[in-house]
Amino acid sequence: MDFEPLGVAADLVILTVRDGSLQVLLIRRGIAPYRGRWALPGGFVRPKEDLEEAARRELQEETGLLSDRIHLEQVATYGEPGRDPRGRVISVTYLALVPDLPSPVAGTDAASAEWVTVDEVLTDQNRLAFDHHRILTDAVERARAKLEYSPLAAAFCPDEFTISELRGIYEAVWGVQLDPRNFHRKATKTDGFVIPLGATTTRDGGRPAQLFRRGPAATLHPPLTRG
Amino acid sequence: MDFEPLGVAADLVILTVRDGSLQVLLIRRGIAPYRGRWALPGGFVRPKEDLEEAARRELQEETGLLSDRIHLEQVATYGEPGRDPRGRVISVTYLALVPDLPSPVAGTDAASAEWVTVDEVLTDQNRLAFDHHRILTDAVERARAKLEYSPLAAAFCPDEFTISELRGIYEAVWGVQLDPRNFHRKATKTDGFVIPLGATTTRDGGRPAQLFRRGPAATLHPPLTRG
DNA sequence: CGTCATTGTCGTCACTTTGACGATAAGACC
DNA sequence: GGTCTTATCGTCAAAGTGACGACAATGACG
Repeated sequence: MDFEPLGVAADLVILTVRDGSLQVLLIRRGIAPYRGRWALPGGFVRPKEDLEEAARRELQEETGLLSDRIHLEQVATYGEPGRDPRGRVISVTYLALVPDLPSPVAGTDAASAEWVTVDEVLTDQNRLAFDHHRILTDAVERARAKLEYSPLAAAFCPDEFTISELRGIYEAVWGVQLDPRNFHRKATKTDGFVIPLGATTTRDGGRPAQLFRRGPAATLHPPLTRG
Repeated sequence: MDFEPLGVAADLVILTVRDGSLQVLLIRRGIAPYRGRWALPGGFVRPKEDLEEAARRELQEETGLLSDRIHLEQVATYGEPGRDPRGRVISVTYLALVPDLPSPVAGTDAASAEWVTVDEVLTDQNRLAFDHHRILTDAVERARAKLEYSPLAAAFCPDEFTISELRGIYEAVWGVQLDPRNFHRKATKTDGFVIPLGATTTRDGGRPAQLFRRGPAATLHPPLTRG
C-alpha cells in the first residue's frame, strides 16, 4: 500500500463570549503562505497521535487551557485539492467553547494570538488565510444550532453562573435580545439543564442572583428557541 | 514539508428504508484485513480528488446511483492510530440517504453487496470490520436527529410520495409508531416541508392518497418530535 | 436613612401547539 | 351492498409560548 504525499491537520475554532459578543481566537501567521494574515490556530497531526488528541494539544498550546474540561467537538473535514498551496492537506476542524478567560491568551504564541469578534471577521471574506473563512462560517453555524437543543451554552460559562449570564451567552451567539423573564422560566424548568446551588452573587449588580451549575442533560427538552 | 505515510479514505453509510425497516448497504470484504467480514463501502481518496467527489464516486460504484440527486452529507472523520492494521488511514465518513431502490444493488461489486437491517448489524459489536460499528452508530444517530428539524426524511422517498410513506420513513428510522392523523396535520402544515401535487394514488390500498413533492424548506418549523 | 436605579424572580393571560382520539371519506375486494 | 383499508378532517383538554405586570433585593447616592 503506498500513499500520495499528504498531510493531516487539526484546526481549531475556539469561541468565547466576551463583552457581550461572540469572539474567535485567531493567530497571525508568521510564515508563508499567507504570511501576516489571520488564521485559525492548528497544526499537523503527529504520527501515532489521535485527531482529537492533536486538537487538544493545539488548544493547550494556544490558550494554555487544561483541555480536559473544555468542550471540544469535531465539526467537519476539508480536503479540497489546492486549499493549501504547500501541497495536499486535509484539515479536520474542531470547535472549542471556552469561558471568558481571565488572562487574555496565555499560550506559547501569545504574542500573535488575539480574540476577534466573529461578526467582524465574517464580514470580510478575505480576512482569513486558506479556506478558514468557510470553516469559521460552518463552525459558527454549528454552534448557533446546537445552542437550541443542547446545553452547550453552559460551556461558555464559568463553573458557577447566573441565569442572566447564561442568557447573555444566547444573546451574544444568536445576536438577539431575549426576554429575561421567559428565559429564566425556560432555563430553570428545562429538565437537567441547570442545577441551583443555593448561593447567590451580586456580581451583575442589582438584586442578588442564584448561582447554578451545568446539569446532566445531554439534550434540552423542550429546546430553547431563537428569536 | 514532508509527510508521514498516510492514506485518506472516504467511507459511506448508505441508508434506505425497505419493508418498514432502516437498512444499510454493506459489502463483504474479499481481501485481508478482515477478509470475509462485512464493512461499509468506501475507498481511498485519489490525488486531486475532493473528499465529497470521492464519496460520490464510491456511491456510484456501489449502487449505480447517479449521485447528483442523492442526499450526501459528511458526518465525521476517524483517525485513531491503529484503526487500520495496514497503516495510518484517516476515514472521512459520509452519510447517504437513498430511496428504496428498484434493483437491489446494481454496482460493480454487486455480488458482494447487500442491504442489511441496521438494528441487526448494531446488536452484534463484531459484525463489522475496522471501527465501522462505531461509525455506523454515529451516522445513524445523526440521521435520527436530523429527521426532527430537517426535511431529510423526504430524501428516503421517491420524487412523489404520500404522507403515509413519509410517516413510514419516520417510523422506520426512529423505531416508533406515530399517529397518522397528527402526523398528517404536522407534515402538511409545516412550512415548505411538502408540496401537494393534486394527483392521488392508491398504491398503499384504501382511500386514494394525495401525492406530494419535497418542499423548499431547509429546516422544519416547528420540528417533528420523536415519540 | 430614604430614594432611586438596577437586576432577579414570580405571576398572569391570551394564544398556539400537542397528543389522544372520534368521525367520516373514498377507494378495493367480496 | 357490506366490509376492509387507508386518508383526512375535526374536537378537546393539556401543555407550552410570548408579552408583560408586579414585586424583591441589592448598591449608589444624596
